[in-house]
Amino acid sequence: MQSEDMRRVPDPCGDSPFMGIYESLSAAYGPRRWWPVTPAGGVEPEYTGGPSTRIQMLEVAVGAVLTQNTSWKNASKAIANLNRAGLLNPEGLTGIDTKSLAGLIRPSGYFNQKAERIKVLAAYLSGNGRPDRDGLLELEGIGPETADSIMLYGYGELHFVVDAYTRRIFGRIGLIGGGEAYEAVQLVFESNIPPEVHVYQEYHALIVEHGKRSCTRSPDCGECVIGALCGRCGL
DNA sequence: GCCCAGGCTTAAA
DNA sequence: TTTAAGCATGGG
Repeated sequence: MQSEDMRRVPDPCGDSPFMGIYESLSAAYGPRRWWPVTPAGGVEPEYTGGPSTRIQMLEVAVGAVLTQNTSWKNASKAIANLNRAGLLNPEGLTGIDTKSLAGLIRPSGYFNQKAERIKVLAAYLSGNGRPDRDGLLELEGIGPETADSIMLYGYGELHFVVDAYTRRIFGRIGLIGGGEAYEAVQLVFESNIPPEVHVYQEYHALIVEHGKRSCTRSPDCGECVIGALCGRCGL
């Protein structure tokens, strides 16, 4: 099913600048290999290019909650703690009490909230059948970005992920207003880039990299690799 | 010490 | 329906 999505399709958006930006970011930063997961028998998540087991898919989902408004570095520490405790699996996460779980994920911040939400999420994902976006959105603490991250990176489904970096970067360029509803921004991207899981995954990861490296709160436009395309800095 | 980090929910205006 | 506060650790 996923290999169906990998075939080249004509750019549905003609001369829209979205794929040009993608190519520039890709050339500058290279493959991102997001989302990191823990190899079998390992402790730390590694950039191996995404999950390949059911346990690793669960790990992506848990990581998506842990990294909410939190650096990946801190989320990663929490994941390592769960691995060391042997709890990063359906039985482990649904079985542990909330207090103990909170203690283990402490480095990720908001640990009381996140512990509660991870248990509910693990229970949902442990059920029969494939998770879906709407099902995830009904869970406490799973909003649109988290749901889309889980579906795209965990389960290889075609949902473009919109985050604060996406709004900041493309708002500055002038391709979006910045204050639109989540789904409105998402629709802009999904109607301007080819419907391929790999492209969605890579594009979002490149946006994050760019947001961290140069399009920060106070941007370093001198180092910007897409400055020529940017309404703020390039012209 | 201050600011920020790959959100989300709830209460108040 | 929009805005603000609360959640919390760790790194620059």
